[in-house]
Amino acid sequence: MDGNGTDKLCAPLPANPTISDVAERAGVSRAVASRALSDEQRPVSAEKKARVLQAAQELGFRPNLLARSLTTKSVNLVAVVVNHIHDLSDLDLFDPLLAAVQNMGKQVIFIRVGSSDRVESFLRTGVAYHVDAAIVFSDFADAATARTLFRSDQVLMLNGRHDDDSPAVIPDERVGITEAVTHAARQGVKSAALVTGRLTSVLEQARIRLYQDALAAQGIRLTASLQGDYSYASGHKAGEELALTPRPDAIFCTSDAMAMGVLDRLRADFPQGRATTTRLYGFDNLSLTDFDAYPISSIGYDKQAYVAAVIAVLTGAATGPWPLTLPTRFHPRLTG
DNA sequence: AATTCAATGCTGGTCCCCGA
DNA sequence: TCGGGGACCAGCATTGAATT
Repeated sequence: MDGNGTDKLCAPLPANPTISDVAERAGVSRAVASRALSDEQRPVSAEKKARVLQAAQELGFRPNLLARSLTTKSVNLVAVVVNHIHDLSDLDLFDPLLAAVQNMGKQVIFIRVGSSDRVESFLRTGVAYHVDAAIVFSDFADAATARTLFRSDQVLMLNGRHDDDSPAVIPDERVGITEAVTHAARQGVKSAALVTGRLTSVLEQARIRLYQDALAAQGIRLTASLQGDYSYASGHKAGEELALTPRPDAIFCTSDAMAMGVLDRLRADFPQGRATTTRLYGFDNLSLTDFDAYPISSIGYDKQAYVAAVIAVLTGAATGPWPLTLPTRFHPRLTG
């Protein structure tokens, strides 16, 4: 050994070089190699820093992020927990959300809870990830449970099940729903059917109450309440049932996907998508509703503003009070 | 002999402490 | 100021000792 580690140059290059390999090749300790490779200013002589950088380049050294996380306590991972990914409104939201998280220098792991009836057990045994933060869309758990499962205080609750310790972002649906129902009343709507999502969802329960209150305030009679699961298929099934009965003046759906199913089943009532005897209202303001095939009046919030709020929570720019709320607005189209 | 429990090793990178 | 030694982190597997 000549002190510069030059006798190591003839050794075969390791397939997965570690900082120990770099240090050995450069003839320095692991600590010096770590400092030399750090972006921060740390006391290392210029000569040794140069040797370390050269050794790292020759070996093709890339830091092991999992190993680094042991001491930095940061794994650069953000968990996104969803029930399913078939919801079209999720598709509209997830792409900009993932892009924004990646712009933070982090990656996303998706955890699909699905229809597991023992969600906590499922996550405990199947999800052993430590993450910097978790974004919880799924209504599987309350905030305390989510914090325990992900061993993180950075649990952003978007499912309505937040507590005083958890940041949360919730769309304020009152304005949008009130605008939509008022719009219907001005068109002469006297009766309405409501097609809902899963009643176990806290957010869905609140949404239904807002519809009921708004309809009552406008003197609109609620003639039917059909339960779906936000999907196109469940909307189509609801349309099937509505086709068997005298049509109400308006059909309000708590997701655009369900409204699309209703529209396709009741196309005869909507020539070229335009309302005739019955009006149709969705929820989510999907990008699809801007297309000619599904010109559905809808209620929604600004997706970019929503993503910006989520990112503000993750970066610490938003500090509460929780929940942060985003306004929803009514977007009239041909069906209503 | 079977079971339980504690101690130890291992991974890779960072950081604190101390000596030069 | 610089550099080295070693603790530390989480979690799992293995080993050995102690207990039933």
